[in-house]
Amino acid sequence: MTVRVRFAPSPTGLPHVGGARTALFNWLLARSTGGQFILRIEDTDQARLVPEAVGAIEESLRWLGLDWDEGPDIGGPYGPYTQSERLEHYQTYARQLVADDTAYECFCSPERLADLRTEQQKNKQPPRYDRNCRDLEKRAEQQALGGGAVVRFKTPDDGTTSFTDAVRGDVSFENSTIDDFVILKSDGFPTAHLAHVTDDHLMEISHVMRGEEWVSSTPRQILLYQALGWEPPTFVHMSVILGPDKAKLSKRHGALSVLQYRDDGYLPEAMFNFLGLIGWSLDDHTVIISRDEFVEHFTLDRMGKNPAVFDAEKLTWMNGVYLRDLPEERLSDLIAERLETDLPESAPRPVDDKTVRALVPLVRERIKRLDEIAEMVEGFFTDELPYAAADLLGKRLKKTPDVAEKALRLANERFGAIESWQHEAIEQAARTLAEDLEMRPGDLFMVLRVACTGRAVSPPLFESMEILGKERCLQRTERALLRF
RNA sequence: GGCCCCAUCGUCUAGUGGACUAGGACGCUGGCCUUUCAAGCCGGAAACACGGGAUCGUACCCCGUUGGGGCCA
Repeated sequence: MTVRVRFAPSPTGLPHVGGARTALFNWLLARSTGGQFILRIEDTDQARLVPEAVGAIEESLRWLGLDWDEGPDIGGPYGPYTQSERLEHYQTYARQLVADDTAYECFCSPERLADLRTEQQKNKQPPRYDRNCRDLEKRAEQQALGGGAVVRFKTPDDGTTSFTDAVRGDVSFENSTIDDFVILKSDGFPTAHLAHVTDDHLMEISHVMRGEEWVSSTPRQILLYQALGWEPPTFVHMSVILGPDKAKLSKRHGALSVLQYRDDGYLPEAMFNFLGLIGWSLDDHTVIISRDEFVEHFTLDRMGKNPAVFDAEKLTWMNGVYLRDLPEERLSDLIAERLETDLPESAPRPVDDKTVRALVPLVRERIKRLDEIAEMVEGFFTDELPYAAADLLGKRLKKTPDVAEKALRLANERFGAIESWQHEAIEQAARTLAEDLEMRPGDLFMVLRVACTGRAVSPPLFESMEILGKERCLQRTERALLRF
């Protein structure tokens, strides 16, 4: 049997990392078995639709490199892949269930249902539908009051419904705890239960791999499969991702949309690696795994079942690993692109490509996220260096500004005499000067660093000065002298 | 509240009865390197939730408790 899996998000907002992980594992299962990965949009909850969401979902998946074999944009043999375009299917099967007497129409008004619920709460009973409309007379009574019909499933009174989850093993529920749930709403739209089940069956989905939050609706779906005479797929419920407060990840946990991570300067390969290790492991030590290795080694039996906290710090570390590992060419491109938008206005555009390329080897060990880069290298692209005069002295020269001033003046003179502006020569001159002045080299270097780069934290000083060029360095040291 | 799931360092995890004085990684921390910041290298602290069984023996099996999470409202 060939594996067919689907990622079936509701377009209700920006896709966040939890959904991305669900998509990722579905994709992995498909790719590791030579199966198909399908994208299906579950837009039956019309009230919560967000128009841009479908585009954002597709963009997120593409960014992560999760390509789909069938989907709303590319079609496929089992289309359409958007539930709102499949309403007749759901209606057909709902009608069939009613005809089979495994479902029935219900005319109870929202008011009656609300009263029922408060009554049950008052009596500390579990809130559930009282099956009023299973009774023909009572149903007619309600119908007479006017109001649209929903279709409810006729849940068996006793027995248990169970399934074998690929990661959790056997799970079972007493039917008596399941109420007569709605399968078709009065507007003709299906509920998630019906839509899920009919689509998964019609699309020949072999594995339903989704978040743990679906476990409790699984028995209802299985009941539906049975009533419809269909073979249920294999269910795979993976643990949910939690926020640092251990509650299920949601908007209030901050920047969690996948596209936000992209914009913050994370690499898709790092995100992929990180997400793929939440709830799955290769062995007892592997942490950095390429996409290909994931595909090669992925198996369902190595999925864990405990909920996992999303550790943003670890992701950031991992991003640094991938950033450092990038081919120089690609890193340069990424950095150039980034600087184009992030550098202050005083930096001329387009950003000078030669400078960018020269800088890359100096900064690649120093960044964990692409969005850190602009601040770090600002001084290479603009002459507006907003440092405070006190920064020039660093910690150690605070009480002896005259020493710093003298050193800077002499440095300026000696640098002016350097013929070939290479970092070795500059360093040589600087070290000799420090010796002559009986200064600690580090103290001198800090004065020079701030004067030339405008920051107390910078890439290696002499390489930086080489890239800046002799003219600019002399100008900057002169300007710094004016600040004493 | 009812139902379901889960339980190893702060976090992600390895571990499927003896190889465990419990391994790796992030983070934290001490040191080395060093012109700043990083990166790198070496070291350290840090966990089997608790209580009962079953077993010659259990982090690993069973039961209970506790805790956390999910779903339903």
